[in-house]
Amino acid sequence: MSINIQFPDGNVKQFESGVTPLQIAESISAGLARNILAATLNDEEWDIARPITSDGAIKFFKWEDPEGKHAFWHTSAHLLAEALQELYDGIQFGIGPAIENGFYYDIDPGENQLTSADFEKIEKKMAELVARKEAVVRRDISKADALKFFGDGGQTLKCELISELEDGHITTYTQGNFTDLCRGPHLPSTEPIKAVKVLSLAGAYWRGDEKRPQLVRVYGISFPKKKMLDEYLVLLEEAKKRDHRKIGKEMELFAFSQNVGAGLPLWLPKGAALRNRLQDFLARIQKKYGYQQVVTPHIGNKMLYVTSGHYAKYGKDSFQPIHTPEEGEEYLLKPMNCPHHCEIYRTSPRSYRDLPLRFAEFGTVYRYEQSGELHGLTRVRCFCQDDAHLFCTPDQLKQEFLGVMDIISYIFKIFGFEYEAQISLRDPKNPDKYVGSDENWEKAERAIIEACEEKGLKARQVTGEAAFYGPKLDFMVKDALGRRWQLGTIQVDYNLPERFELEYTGADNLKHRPVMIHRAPFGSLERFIAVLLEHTAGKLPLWLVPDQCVVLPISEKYNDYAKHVVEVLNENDVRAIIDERNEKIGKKIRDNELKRIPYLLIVGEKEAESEQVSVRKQGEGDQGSKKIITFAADLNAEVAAMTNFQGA
RNA sequence: GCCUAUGUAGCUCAGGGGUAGAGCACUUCCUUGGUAAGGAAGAGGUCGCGGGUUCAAAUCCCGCCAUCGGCUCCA
Repeated sequence: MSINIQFPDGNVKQFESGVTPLQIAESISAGLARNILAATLNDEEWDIARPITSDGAIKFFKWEDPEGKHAFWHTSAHLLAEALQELYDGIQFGIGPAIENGFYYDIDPGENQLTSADFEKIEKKMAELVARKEAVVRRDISKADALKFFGDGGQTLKCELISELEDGHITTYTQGNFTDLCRGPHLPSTEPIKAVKVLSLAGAYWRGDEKRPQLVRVYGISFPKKKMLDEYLVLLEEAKKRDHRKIGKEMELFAFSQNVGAGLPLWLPKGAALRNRLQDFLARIQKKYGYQQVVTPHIGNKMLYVTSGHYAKYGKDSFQPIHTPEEGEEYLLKPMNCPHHCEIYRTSPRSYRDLPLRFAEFGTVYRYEQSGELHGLTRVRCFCQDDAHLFCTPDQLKQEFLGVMDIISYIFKIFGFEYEAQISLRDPKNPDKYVGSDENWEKAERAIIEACEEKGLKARQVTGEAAFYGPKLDFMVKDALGRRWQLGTIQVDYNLPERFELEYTGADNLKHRPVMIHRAPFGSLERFIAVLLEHTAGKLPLWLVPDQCVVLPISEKYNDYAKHVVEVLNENDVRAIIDERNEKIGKKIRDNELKRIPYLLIVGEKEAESEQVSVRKQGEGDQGSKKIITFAADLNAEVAAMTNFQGA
């Protein structure tokens, strides 16, 4: 019997029933067969060694494709488990998937103590198993047989997984003495796994549930070539050098102090100035979009948050209320600005003619994040939101939402960030987590989805990620190590206006409820600066960088002239410093290049005679000499060109 | 909050039951130089904090704090 296989280009070829993707690849070219790692049949994941017995459309995936890497790393995870099984007695296996960079396996080590000192041993064992060239064999198995097999092996975690699976759809994969419950797909053997590195150990709750026991998660990565592993490890090292915590210290931007408290950043002079420049930049854009700046206190009466619903949701896990000495009132450090802004809305009666109203505030908020979650500037307990709340009529909602999207995309473009948009929806299975009527939720979710469609913005929809009061459109950016952080966010909210009983008078002279949009393009200045530092490796754009240039006198004889240069530059709005150490010019150049200062201005006898500076651009070398004021004018023109907002 | 690891000079790190080490940075002196490291001298530390064991603790033990990598959480 023969079957018809359709290729991605539309061509159809006939093969014997039972042919495998690998054999089909061989029929095309030896090169393809050598490189193929995974396949899909009618978009269903399909091992390349799994026979095909019906017509279908086939796709091949190589290492270059995410699907290919995925199969490679998934098989590597099984290899890791096989090695652990050989090395240690009484291990229970949880799950072991491929991830974005590599794979992990969750295990209950039983009596065994795993430490990083064991990594080498595990890697060796994995290499040894690869050398056995074991085939990875897929088997269909009945639920009863699976329960018996894994039960006899003492694998109670696996039995728990099996008990939730549907009989008739259960498969196992076996290589050597190791058999795993698994859906696949896998490589036909572990042989292509030529280079393996066990990277780290971590605790991880079984099934992601903090009430269940904690397993040991072993992370690793593998490659088809040793050289690729070496390159990856170099890349990892490079990425660590871009860590904002390291750069922030080097550039004297921010610091932490145990005496102040965990997660409470101290902004040093250069960092504070950087923040202010970012704020000014955004405030200028927002002004053009009709925003008005407001300022509100850092604390608010507890009742404000009872009204908003935040207290019921987060009260126990927050910084606890501040008690007044006499009246017995309770105040909370504000964890968000929305209730304050709602009260600003309520300060006067509003007409539909007043809307939309856009209140913006660089608002400092305080959240008691779990101690284990704190991370540099990306997760802190005190941060500054570039917040705004837009109050509008239901008709204006889409227009306002699109306007916010314009601001965010403009900002991300200016900084050259690549972002992933994510529509965060509620989880309909978990209604207790949310407040507000179904009708309002649906309206809000629809508004976001439509806005994305209108803008042609590709956004991933994720259920269960919404805020408790409304859905969000989040903009995620990766840090140096590939961790995703939410920066910009836009949230449609029908609930708070109801809770605060916000109203406006319509053209019909009746009272109506406004719709509210929460939005923060940076998300928080802290997190944004962290990601910015990692993206630029600390080489900030000229308009933001703390010191735009440094004047380097050739010798101490020209220190006075160098001071004069700094004065002229400062008078012309250029941020200039001086390096008047008694060092040779080569040394000064080296040190200041390493400090990531964009321009080095070298001055000696020649320059002093002619009111000039010799310009050296960071990373690019000598640019020739020019008059001080010419340099200042050129630099300012460069800055203006970078930040000249023309509207999105 | 949970699981692992770590905490020694401003920074990067070595050491380790018997009076604390290096490189860089810093200060002073010599040198006064033209586009990525000139030389010499000096200063700088309650070895995260608190208990315990010991003749003796930075070192061993316990607790706490902070930090790394994850998990959970993230208004």
